[in-house]
Formats: sequence, structure tokens, C-alpha cells
Amino acid sequence: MPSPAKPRAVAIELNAVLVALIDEEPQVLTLEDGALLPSGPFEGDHPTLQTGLRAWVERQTHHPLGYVEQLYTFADRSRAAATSGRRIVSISYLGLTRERVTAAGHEPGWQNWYRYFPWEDWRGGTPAVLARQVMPRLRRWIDAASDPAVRRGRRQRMDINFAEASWNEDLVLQRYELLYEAGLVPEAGGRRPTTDPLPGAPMHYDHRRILATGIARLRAKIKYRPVVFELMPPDFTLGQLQLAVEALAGRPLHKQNFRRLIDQQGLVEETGGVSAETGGRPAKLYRFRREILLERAVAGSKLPLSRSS
Amino acid sequence: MPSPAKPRAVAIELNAVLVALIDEEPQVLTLEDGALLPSGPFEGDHPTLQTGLRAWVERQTHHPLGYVEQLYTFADRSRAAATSGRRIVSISYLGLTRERVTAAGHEPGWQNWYRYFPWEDWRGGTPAVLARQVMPRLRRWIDAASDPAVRRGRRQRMDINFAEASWNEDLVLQRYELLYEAGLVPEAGGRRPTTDPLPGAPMHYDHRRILATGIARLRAKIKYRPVVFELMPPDFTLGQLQLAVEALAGRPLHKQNFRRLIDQQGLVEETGGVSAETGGRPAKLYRFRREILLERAVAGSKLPLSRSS
DNA sequence: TCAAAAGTGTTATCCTTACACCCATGT
DNA sequence: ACATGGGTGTAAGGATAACACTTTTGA
Repeated sequence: MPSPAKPRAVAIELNAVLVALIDEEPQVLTLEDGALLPSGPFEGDHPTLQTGLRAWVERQTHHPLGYVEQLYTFADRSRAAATSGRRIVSISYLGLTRERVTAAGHEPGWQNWYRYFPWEDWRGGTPAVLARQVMPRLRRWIDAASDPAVRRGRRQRMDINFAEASWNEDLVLQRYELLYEAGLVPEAGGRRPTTDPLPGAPMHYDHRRILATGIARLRAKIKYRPVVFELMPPDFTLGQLQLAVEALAGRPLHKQNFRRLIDQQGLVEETGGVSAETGGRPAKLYRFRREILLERAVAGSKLPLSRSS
Repeated sequence: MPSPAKPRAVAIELNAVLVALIDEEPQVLTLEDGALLPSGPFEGDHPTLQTGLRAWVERQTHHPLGYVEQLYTFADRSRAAATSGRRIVSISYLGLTRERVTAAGHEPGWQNWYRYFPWEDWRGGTPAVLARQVMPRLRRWIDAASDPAVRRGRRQRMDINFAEASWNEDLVLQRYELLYEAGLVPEAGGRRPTTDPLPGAPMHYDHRRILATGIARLRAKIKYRPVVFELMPPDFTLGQLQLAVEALAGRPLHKQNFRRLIDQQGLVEETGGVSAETGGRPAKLYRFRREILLERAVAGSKLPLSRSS
């Protein structure tokens, strides 16, 4: 049995997109006033990457980590340039946690993720920033190309990713990358000055790209795996569950059909209790039926979308 | 702007699951008589991981590589043990290629992927190996647990992943990992002797796990992205296209509905030519409409499954 | 009494699955 | 003639999307 090729040494860095639902909003854990995702070294004495990630996240946040999933591995030269030429491979993870965590040092904090991607929040209808800022700038970028073929290509990409009529909430990463390419986000840096960047907070390095990857993955996943429950408290009302899914997907859902889908699939069971916190009629409390994960390959919460708010 | 944490140095290795359709069968490129996937070092002078991968694959195979997609990054300690204690991070990729490629050195070759996973081929009905070998051994493994709770857990996992009635072709990796855990594949090694392993060729290191990851990813992907065409010749008949999808998915499809789905979605256009190679009535030739990738976020070939062959 | 949110029932529409059948060629 | 694979039309069933309406609480 031959040994595999001997590769050259580089450094490994782990990045985490840590998501929690706080005050019914999707929040990510950040450092440096929201400009960095938590990241740490992979220490060689861990048996796997996941245990390494769990170790420093839990050390940093003093809180156990729930669901964890690998996102992507980058090793772009552009990253290395920022760190004195040493090659860095960065492996990013998505982590879901149920409760508020507080980190030690580095002034950490939870940030609403729509702070970074305001055009992704359609819960209140079409976001204003889209019509007022994003689309006009993209159109200017299209017109800036002299070659008509290039113009056509740019227009098609804009139509696919940003068309209002057929908005696809899963394309978070593609949209961010298009804006990057168009020089409309500060991270694009260098050549293009980006005198007047779009609304949406930037981050250092490629952390906003990693965040976009995490949001996109999570939005896709809730449709075919019941991962929302990793973010919910043990007991919840169906209304709260709907708000949670809406917060993640960034779009309003159709109430009646959402409820039907949820209990048709047997995802939840009544606890017997009620919650009178919401103002109207008290709502029954439910809990996630963990057993279902073992019973069958279960689908997530399909999204019963509604066009008009 | 602070610099990120300085991680410790390790070695990077790239692995490729290179897939082609040869003689209407799904084949993967291997070395060492089918026991290894092609792998190579990541050389630091490449701008990205993908270009690094493309470079050595093309150097080794003398053939350009088509579609490429990252699969997963592993850094399990068990791998390192096999290579004198040095820590290795292995980043694996799925690559699709349209034509026969021949590699230099290391006696490479294409292998039918069902050689490694015979229970995954349902094109001719339920595979014999499932009823005759896999299920009985899994049942013995279930009964081997003394704790009834453990037995119940094992039974549920078997039911989810291997139930004949609700076979899910995407669960290739989960099924392999269950067999690994049950000690039914030689790679499980060490403790359990595995006196009489299951049919299905083993591979060195965790290469069979990586292959399972690639097959699973590809099977899932053909349902929502038109990637089959990366494996087809420029012109093809709808019958050949169906055979291709069946080969990848490992199950028979419903002819009429497959055809309807394909052209309803506008994925192909007629070339005008016909092929008289198949014995019966000559079939029209089609080509993939590449433009469609730009026109809209296009779905792949949904699988119109048929229960009875 | 009214606003606000919970909760139930029914209908229209589309997509998937399935079935039945005809067409063009080689032997 | 008939076997073989190519190709077309249509009906049944189920899931989704949409609509109308009732119930229970707090202010």
C-alpha cells in the first residue's frame, strides 16, 4: 500500500457562522463590532475538525454548540496577502445554537444578519433598498460595459439573481458575489474605489462571503430538514415557529398552510400548555418530536409562500 | 484591523472523484487497481484550491476537466496514523468529464462505481446482494447489541437507510457509514476482524467514503441542476440521456414522463439529425441548450420514478 | 365591544404518476 | 410480419396555494 503524495505545509484556520434566534430575529455571533466572524486555529491534537471547532467555540463562548455543519474550504491567495504572505486554508462551519451565548474578550456580539444583507429581508414586502439602490447601481454596471455581449451577460445574471417577480431566497451567496464583482461592496476594494457603497455593513477579509454562504445553506436546508427546531426553545407556539422560519427565509409565509404542513408531517406534538403572551387568543404550546429523526428521513418545513405580504 | 489567529501548520492533500460515463455506465478514475482515488498535493503557488486541483488532474490525465465542485474537507486522526503521524487535511472534489482520459503512470483506470457499492444499483430491480447479504448481516448486527435501546436505535437506522419500500438513492454515504459502523466493510479494520466482508470492493484510507460522498452529491444534484449534460457527448438521443440519468441515480425511470419533463423545461433542442444505432426506430438527436444556464435558475432533471422496473 | 392573534374548513390549480397507444426502422 | 425502441395523448391522484370563516383572549 503506497503512501499518498506529500503535500506542502500551510496553516489551517476555522471560521464559524454561529446562528441564533434572539428576539425573533436571525443573529450571528461576531467580533470587532460586527466586522469579523469568530475564527480560531485548528489545533492538531483534536481527532476531527468538528471537535476542534467545538472546542474553541465552546471555550470562547462558554456554551455548548448544537447542530454543526461544514460549509466550505477556501484557500484564495487574496486572503494570504492580508497576512504577510503565509498561506492560509480557511474551513468554515455553520453552527446553530438555541440560547444566548456570551463570549469572553474581543467585545463580541450578536448582530442581526440583515444588517449585512438588507436586500435579503422580504418579510415586509419588497425591501426598499432593492429598488432604490441595488437595482439602479446594477443597471449602471451593466451599461458600463462597452461590449454588447458582456452587457447581455450581465443583464441576464442580474435578472436571474435579483428579479423581483421570481425572487429565490436561496441565492444569497450568488447575489453577494454579483455585487462584489460589480464593485458595489467595499470588500471589492483596490482597483474600483467604490466611492458610495451600498447599504449593508461590510466585514473584514472574506467573512461576509462566508456569512452569505452560511445563510444560503441554512435557507436551503430548512426546506428539506427540520433544522429550525435547533434554534427554537423546547416549547413554542406555532406562531413563534412561523416567525422563526420567516426570519430565516426572509419572506412572509401563509399562516394556515404553514400550520397544516407542520402537523401533517408530524413534526410537533402538543405539550398541553398554552401561552397567553401574544395579545390575542392564547396559543397552544408545542414541542419538536425528536423521535421523528429516527422514524424516517424527514422533510423540513416546506415553505408555503405567499406572494402578497 | 487585527490579524486572525495564527494556526499551526499541517499538510494539504487534494482528492478527486472524477466521474465519466463510459459504455453507458458510471465510472470513476482510480489508481492502484481501483484501490485509490487520484490525489495530489496543493502547491502553494496556485491562486485557489480549484486551480490547484485542475492543474494536477490535467497534468496527470492530459485532459481538461469540466465541471468541478468541492465535496468535503476531512482531517481525521485515523488518516494521519497511516502517514507517519504527520497531520493531513484532505480536501475532496467531484469532477465531471465528458471523455475518456488516460493517466500517466500508476496504472490508472476507470472503474464502474457499482463495483464499490453493489447495493446501490437498482436499475434491474432490487439488487440481489441486498436481500442475500446486506440485510441479514445488518440484522445480525442489530441482534448483537445487548441493550434493547441500542437495538431499537440500530433497527431504526437500518429501516431509514435500507428499507426496500422507500429506498432513497441519495443516501449513499449514510448507508456506507452504517455498514462501516456495523463492521461489515474491510475498511472498518482493526478491532472487528470482518472475517467475511460484504461484496463491494474496498479502497485504501477513507477513499471509499469520499467516493460515497461524491456519488451521493451527484445523485442529489441531478435533480435540481442540469449537470448530467456535463457527462454527455454534444449530441445524444433522449434514450441515451435517460440511460445516463438512470446510471447515475441507480434506478429505472418512467420513459414517457422523463421525455416530457426534459422538453417541458426547455433543456434541450433538436439538432435535426437522427441516430439509427439503437435497433428500433431511429431517434432524433438533441443537444443541451447551454444558454438556459443564463436564462434562469434552472432545475435539473427531476426523476420521474417508476416503482415496478 | 372591538382588536388581535389562534385555529378550522373548503376549493381551485398544478404537478407528478400512470396508463394506453401509435410510429418508424431492421431483420 | 414482428420485434425493438422512439414518440404522443390523456386521465387519476396528491400536494400546494388561496380564500372564507370561527374562536378565544385582553383592553
